[in-house]
Amino acid sequence: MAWSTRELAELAGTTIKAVRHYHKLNLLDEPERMSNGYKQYEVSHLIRLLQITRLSDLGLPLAQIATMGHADKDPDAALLVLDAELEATVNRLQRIRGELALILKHRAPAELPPGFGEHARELTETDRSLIMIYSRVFDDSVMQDIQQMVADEPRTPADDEFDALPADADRATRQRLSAALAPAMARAQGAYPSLQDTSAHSPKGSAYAQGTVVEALRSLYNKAQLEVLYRGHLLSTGAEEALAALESTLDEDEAKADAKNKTVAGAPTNSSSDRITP
Amino acid sequence: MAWSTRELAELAGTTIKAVRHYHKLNLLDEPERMSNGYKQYEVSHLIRLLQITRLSDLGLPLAQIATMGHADKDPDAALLVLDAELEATVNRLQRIRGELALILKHRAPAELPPGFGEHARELTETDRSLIMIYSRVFDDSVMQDIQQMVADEPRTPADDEFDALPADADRATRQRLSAALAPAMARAQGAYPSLQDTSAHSPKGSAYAQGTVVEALRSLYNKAQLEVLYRGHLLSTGAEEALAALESTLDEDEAKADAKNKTVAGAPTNSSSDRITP
DNA sequence: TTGCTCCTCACGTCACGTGAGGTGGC
DNA sequence: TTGCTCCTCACGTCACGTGAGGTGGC
Repeated sequence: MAWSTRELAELAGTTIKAVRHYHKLNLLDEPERMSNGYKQYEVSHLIRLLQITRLSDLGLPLAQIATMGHADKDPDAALLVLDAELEATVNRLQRIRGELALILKHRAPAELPPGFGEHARELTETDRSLIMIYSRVFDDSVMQDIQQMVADEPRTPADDEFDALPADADRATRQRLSAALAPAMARAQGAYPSLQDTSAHSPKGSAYAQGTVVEALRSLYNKAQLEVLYRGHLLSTGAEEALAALESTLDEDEAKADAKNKTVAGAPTNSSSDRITP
Repeated sequence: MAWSTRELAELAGTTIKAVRHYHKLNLLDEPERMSNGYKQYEVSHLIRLLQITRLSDLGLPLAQIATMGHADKDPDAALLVLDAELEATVNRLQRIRGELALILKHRAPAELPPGFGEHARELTETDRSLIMIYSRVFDDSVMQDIQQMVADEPRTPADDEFDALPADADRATRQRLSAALAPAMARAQGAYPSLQDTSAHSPKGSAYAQGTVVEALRSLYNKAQLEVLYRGHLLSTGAEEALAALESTLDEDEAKADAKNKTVAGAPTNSSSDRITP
């Protein structure tokens, strides 16, 4: 009584294809064949196959099993390495499960960095995009402050107006809105210390972080919004001279526009977004 | 300021090859190119890439990320499935780690089923092979009894003699050795109830299990050892008639051998190994 | 003839990694 | 000319799975 490939595979709790795969890798000797070419497995093949499947089930790569060979003298080294890898994997998966639990609990968008779950639904898509980018250029203390800020600061009607602000909003609207936003921006600067000096919290370099953030803001906000952010920043930091310079630049621009029907808005060099503000 | 492929990849914490891979799968749009063909990535690409890497880091397959698309409306279903998979994986890996801990603690051969660690080093290679095969045809209660037996029953000089018994051991030796082994075999039959009726503990069928075990024994032991096992079985169960039949068969064989110089040993139909005895 | 089991290639899966071979600006 | 960065194929990895196409005994 010898076994067919299927019988052997079922006895060992594996598949025909796996058995053939082990033959191809020379892990398992090929048995004698019957006259029609069918393989006839013996007990020795079963024992070897059980060794292979057991070690493979433990997570050893087949290449390792091959080098260990039948001589099972000192598996300790390989098994210690394996155990360390398993430990790392388990830790990673459990961290991920923790993040998933928060995401599912708060029905938050999955792409946000961990920890934003609780208030993520109040954020706009733009907010979330900015947060994703911040998380790549700022360190953890900044991200924690932003998280706190999102949790602490309620959305105001001014925030809604800012988000909906059209690119051609008139100057009076831009002035009014920035004045409405400035107090909250000033408060935030005081309340979240890491946001005051983000250059100290930019692991890949301050200029790199600033450049990236500026790119992001310019891409995510329109001209009017960028001006409002800039104005808000100047108002909240009491930079009256810069504010005056802005106004006179705009005066000039409007004069030119009257003549040529053309609009220009200078981009702020060190801008800040509205609620999310490093 | 647009980003090169390398810059984009580093900003997102991934590799150039991964970015190109996402292009090939249409997960990530290709950006404009410079005159020399170099790609120029914008903020929109960075945001999308961060979405992809984040979801991929959570363990979502890229195909899923593709179908979810940018519309991140209800990720719950996919994430719940993912979480369940992660839970199963973590459980499996932790079970494996538990087994590895036992194996490493007792410096036991890794291929044995879990639980044999403590006394595995006292087992011969043949014992281990048999245990591996038993674990495939008998249920857990049998394996636990075998485990107990290995732990409880100390090795005797008779066991050593049995293991070393040559195929042409003379009849007197076979008789003496089986008599020496029989008491322990009888005791084991009483002490480990599941071993008395293995047919009730053969999930894949009693005949299948018996056939497999007989094959294994015939392959792992020589003729003299098989006869000793058979004798021990008959002695320990008090089957005196069968014993007498065996002796007379052997008388005949020896008479023929005297005439033709030829030896035959009948294979026991319901044999038992020495210490490991279902 | 049909159904079933066995066989041997060859190619596919998954998320990229590894070269090979070529270009463009300093 | 050398070194560096970018580009596009094509093939490799890992442990098999999925057919495709053919055989042999009932």
